[in-house]
Amino acid sequence: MDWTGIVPPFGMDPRPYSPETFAGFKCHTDNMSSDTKRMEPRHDNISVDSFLGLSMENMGITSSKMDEFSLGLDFSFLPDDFGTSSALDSWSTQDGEAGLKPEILDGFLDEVEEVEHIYSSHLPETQVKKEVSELDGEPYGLMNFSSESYSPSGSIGLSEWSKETAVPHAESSVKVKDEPEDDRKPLSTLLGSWVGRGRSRNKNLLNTRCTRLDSFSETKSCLSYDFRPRKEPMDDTLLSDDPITSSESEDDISVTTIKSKIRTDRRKHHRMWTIDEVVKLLDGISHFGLGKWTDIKNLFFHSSSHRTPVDIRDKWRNLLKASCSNKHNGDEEGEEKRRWSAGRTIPKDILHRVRELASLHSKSLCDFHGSSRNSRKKKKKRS
DNA sequence: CTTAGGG
DNA sequence: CCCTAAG
Repeated sequence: MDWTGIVPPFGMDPRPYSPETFAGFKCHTDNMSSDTKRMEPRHDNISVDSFLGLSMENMGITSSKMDEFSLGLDFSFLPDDFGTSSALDSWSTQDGEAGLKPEILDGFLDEVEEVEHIYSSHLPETQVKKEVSELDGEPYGLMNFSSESYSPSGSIGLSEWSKETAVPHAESSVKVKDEPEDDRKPLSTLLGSWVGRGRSRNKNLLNTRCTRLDSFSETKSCLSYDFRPRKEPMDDTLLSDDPITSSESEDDISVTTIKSKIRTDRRKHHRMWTIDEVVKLLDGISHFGLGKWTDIKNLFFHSSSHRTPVDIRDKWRNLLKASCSNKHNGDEEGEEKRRWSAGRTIPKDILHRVRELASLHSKSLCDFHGSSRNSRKKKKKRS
């Protein structure tokens, strides 16, 4: 397949990219607040290839083959080779913050809101951070930044967590976690997750394009990503040189490979629900009523590009379960329970609110736990 | 597309 | 979180 001079490969935008365009990417989020129906992050519509085109065009590389394409990107982000590329160098100087460079890819790989967190973590001014926090009503600032709370034992408290995630971003070159070589998370994984979000159905193409980025993931701080061991074992064919992805054209990609790839990469990063998010959820329920999760999402989770209505609904379901189970056992549990409550446990007042809302909407799911006396259902219809 | 349920 | 069936 020869792309030379005919069509921009893979829908790559032929227009020249400017740093302003790149930086302006963040601004879309703010304008999006009026757009209630399209809450998906704007960059969901930006193809990875468009982004890749940035570095390639600046480097004057005409990609005729997929291999060169990938190599170009790989090369462009290696710190060692960085100086040799003058074009890219000038681009970064315009940006004014060399440390920002690796993080930019992060931003494209993750949600818009997280990009804002990244920016705020790098900019000296706390203004941006404040804006971001206010935008989402997020009291924890960087807390939501990390998509994964690394807690193998599942017992990391909120404060510890934010500390752990905030530090490494000061030094982007520091390798915080020395993972085994075989356990490193390839960038394709992230791209897969990223592309898998939203309504984009073209993830097949995107996925197969980006597997060559794996080596890049070694050089960057990987803490921002999914360093928690995945529940599903990674497919080995995805990690190393997959002939399908590297050399062969996309015409012959077997469906099974794609399917397994998607299946492996699809799962969203687990994001811990912050207390504030739970509060917003409860506010939304009390505002709209149960079942109006799209409304709740649009009104209370504007800036949270994740947290789909389904996610919110699921969270409510879990909250309900928690509130019920919490009601039954007394406060005898002692230290273990206290330690639990020190972490990400839902505060009691919130649980009370959950139960209030639950009873208000007659969602007494605790009934099957034994309390059958409250059998009558008063279905409350919001108007 | 939005919800509800189950996994 | 993900997937799917229903509306």
